[in-house]
Amino acid sequence: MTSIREIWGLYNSLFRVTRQVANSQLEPLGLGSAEGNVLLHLLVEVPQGRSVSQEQLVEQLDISKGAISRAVDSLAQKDYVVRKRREDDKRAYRLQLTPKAMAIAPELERIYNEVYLRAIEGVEQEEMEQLFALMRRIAKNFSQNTKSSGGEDDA
Amino acid sequence: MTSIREIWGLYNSLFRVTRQVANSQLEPLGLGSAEGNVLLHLLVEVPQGRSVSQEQLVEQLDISKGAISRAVDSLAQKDYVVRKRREDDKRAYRLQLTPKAMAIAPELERIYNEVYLRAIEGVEQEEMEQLFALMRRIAKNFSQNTKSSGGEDDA
DNA sequence: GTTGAATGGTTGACAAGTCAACCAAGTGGG
DNA sequence: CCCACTTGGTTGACTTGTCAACCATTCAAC
Repeated sequence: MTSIREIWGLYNSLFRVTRQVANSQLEPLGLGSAEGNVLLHLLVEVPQGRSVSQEQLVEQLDISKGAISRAVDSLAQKDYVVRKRREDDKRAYRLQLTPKAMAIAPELERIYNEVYLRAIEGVEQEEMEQLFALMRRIAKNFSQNTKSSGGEDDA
Repeated sequence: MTSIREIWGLYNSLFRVTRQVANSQLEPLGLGSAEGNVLLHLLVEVPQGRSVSQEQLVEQLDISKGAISRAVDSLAQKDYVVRKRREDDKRAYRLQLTPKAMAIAPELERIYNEVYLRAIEGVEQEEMEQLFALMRRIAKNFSQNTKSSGGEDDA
């Protein structure tokens, strides 16, 4: 049972609906989900006073250079981050959060948390862990270089 | 501890990577994933000689009118489906598969199956069922009309 | 029978991504 | 020192989706 198409379809529509919900929640802040994701990441992952480059965001968020560039761009336009050129490497930026960003931090976290809680209503913590593990496995299956070249192993 | 961001990030990147894999597999057929999804659905779900309207596709695939319109459009352009105006309701179409579509049917199914098998390598059937059930629950949580207005039920 | 709402589709403007081509700044031989 | 390669970031063209405004046809109600 549960054919490919059913799962695939469900996965896709869940993806879209979640994004839509996130989008509508973020709307009052004037942010879209792309910006929201980046901003939240910066808020949560980058310790006080530190800074990251876009390159690092690419890695950490697993999103293409281009997408990061544009997201940061609009975040900068909206005065949530500033791009300072790095002194020791003038190609790279040091992305820093503005006070405006700091100010909405709690609200942003609240929003994401709310969406999350709504999603997992009635779901056991343990089930979520399993789901998470499963998704990681699947992601790994895909990252395993296309051809099964031989005896790969894993952690 | 599997924060929201981790799960959300993983979910998103899994979504993208899967789409990319599908896209690259479909490329030789000259199809994108959007077209592929629609075409596969038509092939599998619509019995010989029957036809569907775009409206029905909207429901069955849970994708907006607009997206369906465009997908069908390019499918028609590529000669995989024909749109015949319905006699009894000239607004609606009867979408029918062309011989060209029939011809690639096995290949298309093979492709989707391959992607699927690659995804679930090393995953128990049972785990997939659980995942599926879980996703359905989450989808339901979201579809529950924003505010918990009272005692909604469903079929 | 005309008029007005519902229904099926199309289209334009936008969001969020991809990839590939590009520029500018660093880096490392020769 | 210079030239070629790498690396960080930007940009344009494209994909896949959304929503909202629109057109045409059908239906239903008066």
